[in-house]
Amino acid sequence: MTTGGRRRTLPRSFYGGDALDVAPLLLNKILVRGRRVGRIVEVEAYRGADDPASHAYRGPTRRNATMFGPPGRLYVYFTYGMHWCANVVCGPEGVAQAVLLRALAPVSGLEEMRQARLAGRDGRTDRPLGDRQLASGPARLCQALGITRDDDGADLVRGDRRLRVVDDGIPPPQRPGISGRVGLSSAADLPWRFFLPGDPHVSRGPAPVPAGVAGAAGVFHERRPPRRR
DNA sequence: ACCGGGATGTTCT
DNA sequence: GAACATCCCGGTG
Repeated sequence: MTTGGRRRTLPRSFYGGDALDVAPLLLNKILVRGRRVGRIVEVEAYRGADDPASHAYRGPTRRNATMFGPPGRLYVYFTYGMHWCANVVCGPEGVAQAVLLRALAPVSGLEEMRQARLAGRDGRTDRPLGDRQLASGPARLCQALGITRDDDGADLVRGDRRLRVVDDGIPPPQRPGISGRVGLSSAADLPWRFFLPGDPHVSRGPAPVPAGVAGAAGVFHERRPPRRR
């Protein structure tokens, strides 16, 4: 059982490097939105001009403008006609890289999250929402925290819109889980998804990359046990 | 457990 | 006009 220590906002320098390096370091950091708080348990790296799956691959547009700005801001986009997803912008200004926030383990403000999630479902169902379904997925995460277009460009270092990423002293895993990114039609094989191995709040995803195919040596691969409910 | 389909609208070709 | 960094539901086994 791990207990967090004093919370300290991550400095802008944390985000200045390559998204592929920053992504695994974001694991076990804390995303704060007012009173709603969660531990980051799953992320994906997107590397702009070098990455066919990145929104920034073909250069700046109105939608991806935030990705080309300074690091440490939130890039929020709308997809599938109804969902928002949030990224943390990385790399120096002008270099469009980002880390998609794919899942949180809720820490506090769970009731607010539950309310936001149910409201977002347009009254479709009355089934109770378990803790594991609050923020396990990029769109669920945004729904739980109320992140929308209004939050695009929010500065996570200054705490714009009560959004912040903080460190509570729990380090990233020495051996993060790694796999291909979820839901892509190109570059889906690149092992740029990172997660806390075995954490029940990690979203469902593709089968882990077989050992030996993975790029980095010593990276931990794990077949997760079946999910309850 | 696994699979298939529908919802819904912005963005870019 | 097609694609989309998704989610939820209902079918089947």
